[in-house]
Amino acid sequence: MDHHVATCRAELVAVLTTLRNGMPEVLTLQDGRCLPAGPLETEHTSLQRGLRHWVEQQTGFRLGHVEQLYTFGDAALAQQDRLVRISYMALTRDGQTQGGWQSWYNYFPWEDRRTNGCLTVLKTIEDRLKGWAGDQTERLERCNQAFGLNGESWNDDAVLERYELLWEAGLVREAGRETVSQINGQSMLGDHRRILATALSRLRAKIRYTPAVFELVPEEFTLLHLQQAMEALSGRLMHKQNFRRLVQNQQLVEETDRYESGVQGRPARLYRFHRENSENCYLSGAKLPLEEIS
Amino acid sequence: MDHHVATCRAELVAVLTTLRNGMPEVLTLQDGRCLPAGPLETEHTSLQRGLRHWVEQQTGFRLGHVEQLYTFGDAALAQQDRLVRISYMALTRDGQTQGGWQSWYNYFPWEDRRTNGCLTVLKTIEDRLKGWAGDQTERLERCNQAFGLNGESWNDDAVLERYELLWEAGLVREAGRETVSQINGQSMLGDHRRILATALSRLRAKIRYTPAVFELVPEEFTLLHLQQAMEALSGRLMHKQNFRRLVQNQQLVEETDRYESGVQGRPARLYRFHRENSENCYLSGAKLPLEEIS
DNA sequence: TACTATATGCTCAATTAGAGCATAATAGTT
DNA sequence: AACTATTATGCTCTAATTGAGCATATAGTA
Repeated sequence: MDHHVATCRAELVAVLTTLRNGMPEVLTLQDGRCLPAGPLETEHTSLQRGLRHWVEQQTGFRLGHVEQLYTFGDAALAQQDRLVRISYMALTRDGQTQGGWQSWYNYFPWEDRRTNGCLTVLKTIEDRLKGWAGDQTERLERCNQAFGLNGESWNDDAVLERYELLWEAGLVREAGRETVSQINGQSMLGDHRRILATALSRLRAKIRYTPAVFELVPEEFTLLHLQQAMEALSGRLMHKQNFRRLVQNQQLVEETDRYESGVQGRPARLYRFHRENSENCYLSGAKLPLEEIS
Repeated sequence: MDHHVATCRAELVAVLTTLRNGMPEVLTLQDGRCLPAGPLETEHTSLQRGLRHWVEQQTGFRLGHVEQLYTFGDAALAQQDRLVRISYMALTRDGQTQGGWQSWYNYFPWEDRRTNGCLTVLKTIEDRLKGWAGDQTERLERCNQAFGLNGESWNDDAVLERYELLWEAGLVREAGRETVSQINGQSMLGDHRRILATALSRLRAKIRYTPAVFELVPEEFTLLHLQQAMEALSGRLMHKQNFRRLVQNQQLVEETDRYESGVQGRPARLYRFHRENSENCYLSGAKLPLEEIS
């Protein structure tokens, strides 16, 4: 038999995240139904430049530093004209731009464990998943691992695993066949929601051992701001005193001589990121199991 | 101006790693000068299947589970016929197959901190880097971070950063312009050595929080075997008693009733991987700074 | 002034990590 | 058989780190 080198087109997809009002938000198009994306063109001198071009053209936004996420090779497409979809992640603190910013947790309502609402969603999911798994131990085991059931612990980073499990169990649907349920969350076109889940997984993992949060908070911030940023991204509440101890011991921040104003209570000191000491940054721990309240 | 969707070819590259005689080895072609790779063809129904096809064709090896590493879009190539290089990583315990297995540390002699030889290489590198950096604080800072100089700590995972820094400083060369120096290590064609560095970084990070090591050791192993596997991959020596405490406390392994035979000293008990308890696997710590001896 | 709300300092117990000593079990040697 | 070399395994001790919560400080507001 003879072999032919396949030609393909490359599509570039961007997941740009910002924080606003204590919610992580993603830049979208078409009323939240898809991510900024476009094909690699002959004019583009690199993948990243192609990505920047499309994001700027479609949303007016200029990307800063980007990180590659994953490359999907769509097997379902025609042999002759393949599509390779290369996805990237970026962060910005300037989400003020007009445009389709959507909360992450519209797409993944089960991921925001700061709220009690999430817990009721998770209860429903648990029931449905158990129905799906039946007595197949392999499925049960996967459900337990992904959703921290049956004594297993919840793993923040496993956003993609949870999404894919829900998909496999038929509990989430994408564009065209939405079931308007409390579980489903907002759907997207194609596999864009899966790409979004990949980004969320990566970012949650990343903020634990790199100072990436600081790209999302203002130049000057209070320790509570920083904590709330971490909580928004990880979807979990943290213990206030321990969080500040962690941050201060690692000397990740330096004091300014200014204080927050115009808020209730004792005014909080403003800090700034101390770039020099950020080699080993661990903001992981300091969790408070407030989730168990409800 | 008019825009044209670019067509491109996709090349698939594999980094297959095994452990043999206490050394991590990678499957190569052409006497170690490149990695198994080939273009995506119309016959391939997915990227992974294309990868498997080429590896099997070129080396006779059938890949198991693979993990995507990174997609390089070569900007230097002609506009009309672009190349997208998608790289993957895989592990196997069956490195016995004939073929071009090469030690990782032939390519990165500065990464194997188990040996004293490495330390002399690092000394040389340190000197040369300082020469390159001069009094540019930005360069100095990067050298310190990457190589754990000047009070900073050595980060196992930063293999790619170190390689790229050495490249930038002109201390490593690729095919065609080898300088046969003790520092350089073995060179490869194109950017294959960079892909290898990416794989090393990823694997070193991965073994710390997943049970990936168990894919590289035999079904039954002693705790020392397991420790030596970790040491080979991370390039660092560990404290024996603390390592076994860590492994046993996390119940990552289960005893068998068999013992190792045919070796000196008290025979060691054989263990096997305990898959059920492997959700939170942390084999990080338990380091012994034997490196400081020399 | 008293009250409320938030920031910040500090303590205490439990757990984990780093280092090293002591004993156990084997093969080979005298 | 006693001794030695060598590796495995058990155990201790101290220093850090983590989890949780109490106490005090400093603002605005009734």
